[in-house]
Amino acid sequence: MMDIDRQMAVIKRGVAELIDEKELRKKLERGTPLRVKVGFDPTAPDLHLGHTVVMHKMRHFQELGHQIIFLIGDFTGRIGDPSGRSETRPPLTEEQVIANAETYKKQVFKILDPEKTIVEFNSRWLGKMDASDFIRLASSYTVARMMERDDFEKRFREQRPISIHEFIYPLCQGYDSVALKADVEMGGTDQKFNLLVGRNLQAHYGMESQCILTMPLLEGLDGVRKMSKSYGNYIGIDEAPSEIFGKVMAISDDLMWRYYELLSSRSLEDIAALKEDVAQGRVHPKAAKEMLAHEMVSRYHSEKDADEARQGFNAVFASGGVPDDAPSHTCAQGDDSTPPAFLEAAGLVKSRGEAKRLIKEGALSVDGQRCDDALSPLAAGEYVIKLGKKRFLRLTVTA
RNA sequence: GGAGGGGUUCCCGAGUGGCCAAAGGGAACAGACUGUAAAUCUGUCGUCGUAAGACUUCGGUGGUUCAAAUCCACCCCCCUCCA
Repeated sequence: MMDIDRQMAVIKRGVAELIDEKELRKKLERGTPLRVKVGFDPTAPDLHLGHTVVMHKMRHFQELGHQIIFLIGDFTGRIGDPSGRSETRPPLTEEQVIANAETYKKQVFKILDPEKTIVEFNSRWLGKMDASDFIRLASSYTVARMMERDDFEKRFREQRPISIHEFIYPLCQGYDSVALKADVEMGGTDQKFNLLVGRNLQAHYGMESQCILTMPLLEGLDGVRKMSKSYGNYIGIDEAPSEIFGKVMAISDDLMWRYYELLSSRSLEDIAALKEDVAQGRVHPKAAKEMLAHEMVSRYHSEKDADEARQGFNAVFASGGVPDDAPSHTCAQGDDSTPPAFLEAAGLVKSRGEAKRLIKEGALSVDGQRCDDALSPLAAGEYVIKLGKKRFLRLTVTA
């Protein structure tokens, strides 16, 4: 095992908060692998890169030789975590929980080493508890302490409902740490309260308290708001290679370093060196971003897909080529072969008016030639149509 | 159960009888600049139409009016306060 300072450096990479650093050192000094617990609420099987930040940190621990416990909150999932929510979340059915848990497992092993990961379900112990066990658990915490939590306090102040079962959620999550004898627990910054409950409960149950580690929420493509499906600024890990590649290439240079820090498997030294090279002009920023895009595609698809995505990207955008997956469309010469007509028919635009506007703006090119004429039909033949930067069409006009 | 506030084009939000296809912002899209960057600037952003213009849209259904997103009636949905 690496020396403590080296380990601490790896562990602290990109974290938002670590409680408590001295305690963690002490745990590391014992020289035995730490039990690192990360819980997943099996609600959203649709993962994007934002979700993978914590998974990366798990991997870091794994590489340092520690024991990762991938905990699927199948029991707590049926309660519904109120974290970060301004409203009570509807509980999941058992079938949904199981299905989502499977998806999670499949996705998470694209990052983690399955051999070094223990998968647990918290229904194993929570499901066995009876009413009196729960009362005992509930007695370990007070309402006042529960109300310290930001969203509870806010909702209470605004006189919005808080169900009793929502108080149970953090207790259960905390009890998981007791049951698993966790040394470290991680989560997003929005999980801080729940993680602290675990810390307190362990002490309450007479064991050494876990250290907690929160990871920042990854900024989305706009570089401002957190990555989220509802903001539409995300990169889904199930997206096509060319999509992932293209989206990574579209982020700003500043944001690229953030992504490197939080998502790349490269060492911090490598990244710092790369950043220096870019700053000194030795490496073009576009090249640095390509490496990142390549790494992301390789991880979620394959190296081969990544190579192809990079090739396709450069062929299309740097050399003015046409992507292989461009749609094709056939129409008859005449009214149907006027640009607004075939653009609409092929689905490149929503209406003819839109097509005309774009043509007026100079967005249309036919076989590489800009075309301002929205009225004349194209003669019979085959054409490569380009509309704006991203829309392509292989058009066949029949006589 | 009682009182009040609100539902507007993708989103937020202005608009209280004609000058409203509807301010402003955001998102998006296009052009310029580039590294398909980002930022910036310019433009577009209901449908049809080359255009003039026509048509459809402001929770729903009816009504008043020459004319309604705006007024009236009923209905649906959301929110706040009181009990």
